[in-house]
Amino acid sequence: MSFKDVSNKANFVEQEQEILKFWQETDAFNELRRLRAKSSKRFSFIDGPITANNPMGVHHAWGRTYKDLYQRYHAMQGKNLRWQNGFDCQGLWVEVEVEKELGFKTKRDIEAFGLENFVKLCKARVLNYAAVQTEQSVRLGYWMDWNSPDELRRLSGMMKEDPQQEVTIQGPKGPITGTVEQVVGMLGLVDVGGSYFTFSNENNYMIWRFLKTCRDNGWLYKGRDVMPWCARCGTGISQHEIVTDGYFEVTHESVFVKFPIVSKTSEVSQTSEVSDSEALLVWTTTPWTLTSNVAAAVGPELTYVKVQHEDGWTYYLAEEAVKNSLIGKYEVVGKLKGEDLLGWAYRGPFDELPAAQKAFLDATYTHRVIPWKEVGAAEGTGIVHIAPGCGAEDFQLSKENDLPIIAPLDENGVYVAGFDWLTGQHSQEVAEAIFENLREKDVYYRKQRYAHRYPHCWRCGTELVYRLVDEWFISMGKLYDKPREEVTAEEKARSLRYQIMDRVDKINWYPGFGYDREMDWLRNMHDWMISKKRYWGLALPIWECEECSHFTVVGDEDELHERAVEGWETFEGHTPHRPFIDAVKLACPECGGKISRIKDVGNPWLDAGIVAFSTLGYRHHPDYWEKWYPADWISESFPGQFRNWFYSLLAQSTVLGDEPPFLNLFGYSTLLAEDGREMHKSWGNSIEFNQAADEMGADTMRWLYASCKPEQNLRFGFHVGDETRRRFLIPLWNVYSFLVSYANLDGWTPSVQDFLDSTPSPNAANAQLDAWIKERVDETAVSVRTSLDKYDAEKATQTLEALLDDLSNWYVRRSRRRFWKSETDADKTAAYRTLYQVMVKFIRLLAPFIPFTTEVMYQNLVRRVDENAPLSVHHTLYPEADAASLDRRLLDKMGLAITAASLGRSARSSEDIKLRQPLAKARINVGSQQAQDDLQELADVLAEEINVKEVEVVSEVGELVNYKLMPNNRVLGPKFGQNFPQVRQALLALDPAAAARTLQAGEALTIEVAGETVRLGDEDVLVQTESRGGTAVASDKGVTVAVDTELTPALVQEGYARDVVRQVNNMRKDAGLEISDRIVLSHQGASGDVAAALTNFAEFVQQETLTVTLQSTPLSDALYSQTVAIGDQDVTLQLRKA
RNA sequence: GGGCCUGUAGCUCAGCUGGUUAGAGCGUUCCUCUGAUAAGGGAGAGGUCGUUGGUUCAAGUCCAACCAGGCCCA
Repeated sequence: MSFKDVSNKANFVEQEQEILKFWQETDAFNELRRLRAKSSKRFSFIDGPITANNPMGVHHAWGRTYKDLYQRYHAMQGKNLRWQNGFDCQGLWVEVEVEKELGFKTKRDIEAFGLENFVKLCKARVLNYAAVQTEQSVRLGYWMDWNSPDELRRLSGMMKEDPQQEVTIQGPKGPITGTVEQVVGMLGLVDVGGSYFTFSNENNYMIWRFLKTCRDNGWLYKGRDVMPWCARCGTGISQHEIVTDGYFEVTHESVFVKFPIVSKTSEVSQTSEVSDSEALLVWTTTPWTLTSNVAAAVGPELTYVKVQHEDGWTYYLAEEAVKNSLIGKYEVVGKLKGEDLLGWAYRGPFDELPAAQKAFLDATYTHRVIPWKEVGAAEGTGIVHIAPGCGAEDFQLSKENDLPIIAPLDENGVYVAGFDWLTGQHSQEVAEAIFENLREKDVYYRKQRYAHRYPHCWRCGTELVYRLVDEWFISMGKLYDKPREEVTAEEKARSLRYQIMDRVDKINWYPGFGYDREMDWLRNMHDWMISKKRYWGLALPIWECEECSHFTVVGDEDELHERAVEGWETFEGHTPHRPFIDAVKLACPECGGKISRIKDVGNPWLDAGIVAFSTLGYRHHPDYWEKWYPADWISESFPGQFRNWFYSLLAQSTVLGDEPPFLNLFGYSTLLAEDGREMHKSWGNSIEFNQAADEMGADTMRWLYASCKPEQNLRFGFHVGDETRRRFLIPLWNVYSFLVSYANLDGWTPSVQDFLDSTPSPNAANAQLDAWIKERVDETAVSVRTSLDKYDAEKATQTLEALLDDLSNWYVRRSRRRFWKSETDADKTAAYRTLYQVMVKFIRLLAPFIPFTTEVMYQNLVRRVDENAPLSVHHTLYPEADAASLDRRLLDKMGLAITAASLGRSARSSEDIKLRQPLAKARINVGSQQAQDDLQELADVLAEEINVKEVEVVSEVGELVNYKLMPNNRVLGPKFGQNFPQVRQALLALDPAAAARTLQAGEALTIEVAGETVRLGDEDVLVQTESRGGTAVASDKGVTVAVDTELTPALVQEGYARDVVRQVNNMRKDAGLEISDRIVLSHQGASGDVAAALTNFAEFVQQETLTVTLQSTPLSDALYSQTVAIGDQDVTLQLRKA
């Protein structure tokens, strides 16, 4: 059976849709799983969960391309894989979207709506977007054990309707029945299959186990701290979430405030007089925190000045800050050190507030100046307002200096009781009122607009405030002030931080700086805040006693059942989420009182970090877990993940086991729009995944992704897409379509023997060409495997592109005539067989990268002729080759010929001589004898490529070129040092041609340097060539090609003949003739050399144009005629079918 | 405030431990090939290598300061 005809214009997108259908109809993915299921070789990949909250973006497609590429690559090595995708399901991000859908503004709206309903909608939303993302991933060609999107949508719908209704889904081992809530809680289990969902019971209970272990080790505690707080979401934001994602440039109204001095009793100097209007000048960007001021900090080492201002006040501020702070006329009247100010007392800006009065009374404290070495004078006044209830560093200082704390805000960012007129107002809306109030009290100096980076809620974008709160933490352990290797085993046993570092050591990080980044994070990170005062998420299994404040951690569902003293009936049958879990009460192990679960939910990175245990069945399938843990490889975009997923995965695995959770980590950077900016819908530069897939095609996207540098930001867009397609997919398709169309024309079909047959062509040159391209494929196979084994897809794509270039621009081009000839002989058969074998191997090499296009080609080239072949190209094994047995000699030889041919064309082009014009001779010079012999062998090929009558390989090209002598700096520089310039001069003074001959004869040059005679050998001098008249010369990589540019009448005529051939062939094509049609050709108007060409080269013209009759009399029944320019003449050509 | 990275052609980026005349792709101009052809090949134009000093026979490369942009940690 012949191949299916293929168009030379591929519609890649349409083709991809057909292949998707084909894979589905043939169940190709599951067939692959079956084929590999029994394999003893494994590749364990753990997917980092994608947030199932919105459609996936093109940046996800980048990561998923890597994931699919490496999974396919390993499957093609006969390995068994788990193929499990993961969805991240719990947390604030989902809540925020559901709130938007419902039009909610605050947490109170959620409470009013009811937690049961709210949580239900969160689950439904996740299921719905899991379906969307599944469909999109399938479209990308990502092979995974996907759930049916329709099934997920059905569950989503039923969840919204009534989570307690019964449902049955099909598992791999039969139907599973239960309430919708129960069944959804089981998704992704080892026995259920499909993607894992972090809201599953298994995931949540596994985290319970983890937290209990932390508790047992003494690492879990409740802490009081000033945390960044989102007043809209009503929750603290952890350090992980804020460091990069959260900072944005904003402009605030900052204010300079007077703190009138009450006493100057300092620690170092005696009391001095205080006049009425002396004040510290203080600056802040957060006016609302002034209500909670308790101290002013100065830099003890800084220089401060006393300034007499025209407004009647005397101000103290840092010398350096005077210019930026003060306005109007003033005079510096004194100078003092920061330490001189320490202990001074001042009147606070809001001393009248009951909350301030109470705090100071309780602590018997008055406002005073304290030292802080972090104070600088570059911004502000060099005197820093300290409000321990409103800032993290302020809070820290309050501990060191034993300061009282005034905490002004409730969880919505509103002033609590005790703040008089401010109580009930929102902290973000009081700036102007506070300024007015300060003015009334005559402590206002001035305001100033100030742009700075300020933290925002990474989910809802609201500006954060700092707020004193109780949160739950996992202790990272002490950071010892000594090198890691000196930390004792005992110290390490107490410090999770160092234990994680030991795991990090065992991991290969790609790119290498990932190791340093992770270590840096581990050295710097604070204790891990794991609580969130929200609704949808992990129910932290902490029960706290209100009476004795003891807390206890529950390790799993059985323990919960055992210990429950109340509410179990309410909870039973539900997933461990709010609100039902909150019904369960325990007995306090200390005092016996009835205790409740804390209301907080967990940090979502707990959900993602546990998957190395939960999804691998740690609790119930220990054998399975042993088999697949640790993962051979994980991969995510690295910005953020060092402190998020990589960190949580490492931290949780370290608490639970001894081995690192993964052995190799591959990270990639950030995807940007083509204009180099981040993609934003509102900027109009964003591309949605579906649009990209539909317009660009998945294979184009994949090749683009795989070929870019992972550690650099990727600029993605339709222009790079077009370029990628043009650079690789279209030429690849052209080769394929060339093979198929000629094979069909000739009726050539490969028999199964042809797949491997290597009977060489009887034509020695062609046999060599065939052998070469096969060596090139093997060479490529070796190299691509090496690259992919190191997770270097970029290098692999470069190697594969180089092969395509050789195949398309050398092998096929050089072989074209072998396919054109009408008779089928042994040479033609060898050509078909070679191109066929090469293509089949090539597409197998490419299959993990561009699964669609290769499948199209495989189905036509292989399956169509051999029904016993594997169903899909993705079921075949990855080509193997032995690096040691490659024919290096042949590869080098042909490489040299390709270079020489290119130089020949370049030389002609530089003299504007077109390739159709034959020339008499080309001379080629190369260095080694081996290379000269190689070129000699390929002289015929080169003559054809460069279109010359003769190629001469010469050991010396002196008569064609001028020589230039250059010192070999790298050798001579170190040898002569300061005398080097003299060497350079002496060399330039020599006769270059004579010197070149001397060197080529193997003798040394003698020159005078600093009065001494010095001998320079071959190694010391570089001989370069320059073009001279009468020839065209090009040179590169040690090869020089000189082409004779002189024309004889015979050469000119032959050139004309070739012009005619080209014109006639164009006409044939325009006339719609078949390639094999014979014609009658007539020409008129030729004279002189053109006429002579048509006579002298008649046979050539007829042969090349399939002309049976060539005549100069006009045709009365011409099918097509045209007047064309040949040389300087107009010639009219006419043709008709013979 | 501390630390890190980047700055090379109109655009995107290479440039190894200092060493010949600083390269590639895209874009642009011109030429060319062509029964794989909405492809292919070649040539040209385009550079004070962020700035200023220094080290050296020799600096895009090493050192210092500065400028601009980005990142990480306080």
